[in-house]
Amino acid sequence: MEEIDRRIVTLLAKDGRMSFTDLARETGLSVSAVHQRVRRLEKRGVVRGYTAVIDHDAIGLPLTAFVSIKPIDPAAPDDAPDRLAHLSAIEACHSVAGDESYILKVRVASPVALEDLLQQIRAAANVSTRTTVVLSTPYEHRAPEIAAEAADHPTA
Amino acid sequence: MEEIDRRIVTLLAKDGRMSFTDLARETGLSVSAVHQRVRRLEKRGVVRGYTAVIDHDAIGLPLTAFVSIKPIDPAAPDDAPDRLAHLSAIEACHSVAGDESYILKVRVASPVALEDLLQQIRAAANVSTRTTVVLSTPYEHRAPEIAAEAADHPTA
DNA sequence: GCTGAAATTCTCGAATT
DNA sequence: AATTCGAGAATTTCAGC
Repeated sequence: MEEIDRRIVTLLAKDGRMSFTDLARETGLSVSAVHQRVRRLEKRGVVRGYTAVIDHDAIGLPLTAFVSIKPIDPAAPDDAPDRLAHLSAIEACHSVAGDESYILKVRVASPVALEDLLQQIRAAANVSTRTTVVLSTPYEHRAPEIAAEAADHPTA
Repeated sequence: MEEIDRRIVTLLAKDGRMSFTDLARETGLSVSAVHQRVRRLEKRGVVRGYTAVIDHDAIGLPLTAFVSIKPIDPAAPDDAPDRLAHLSAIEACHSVAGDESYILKVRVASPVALEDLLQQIRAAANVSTRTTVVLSTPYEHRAPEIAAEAADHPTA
């Protein structure tokens, strides 16, 4: 990936609804050229999609927590992500190195809802849980700074 | 917030570039009515903005980690988020309950870059760090399911 | 891979109910 | 708060380089 693609990705990370006209102005390219590049970035999977950043307090999910899980039976096949996918309170699931096997990021309405969710997680995936409650979030979703060598070592 | 606003937020969370025309079709409202509602949701801060979902492997930041930090001097004023804000590798910073004070989500190019980042974090915020490396991410950025009572208890 | 232009579709405010 | 309508802007495709 070179300079202009990096610029485009950075701009779209900051404003996912930026128009092609504005992207063209910012990059010095024609609207058509930018359009073509964005479509190619989407097709290549560099840009996976677009999303609105939502205020979870405003939609009734003010409580965020990180839930680390560990299998009860370490010999059992590990399909925890599949078993948990139906729980919409789980925003993200990361497989991690260390004492536990996954870290889940969850959003719920209340402490009671969290308690209920934890029981569902334990039951669905046969795991023990360790929960860290988020008190506040100084920042989140910051746009990445893309290095110059990025596109030269294509991973996808 | 009522039914239609919830629907709009959910749709925009799934596709942040969905046109007003499509939103109108999905909600059964006129284009102008949807337009008006989206602008109001943005103004109220329910929709904070829009962003492209980026493949971090493709942009040269394939290594994700969670870094928990703890102050070396618990009596010192806690301004760690401010002291760390300049480090662009830090995507998110959450203040948490528990043994440690913050959990940072970071994206770097390599193990060496992570090592370097950890040193910068320790030096900038006078903290100790505990790092959990992400091996893979089964899912992330899933759209929230918005409860019916959400808008009736406005937090913002 | 870029440009410029044409055709289509979308945005967004004004007037109205 | 919704609707219709219209002007202006953006999107998208395509021929040509």
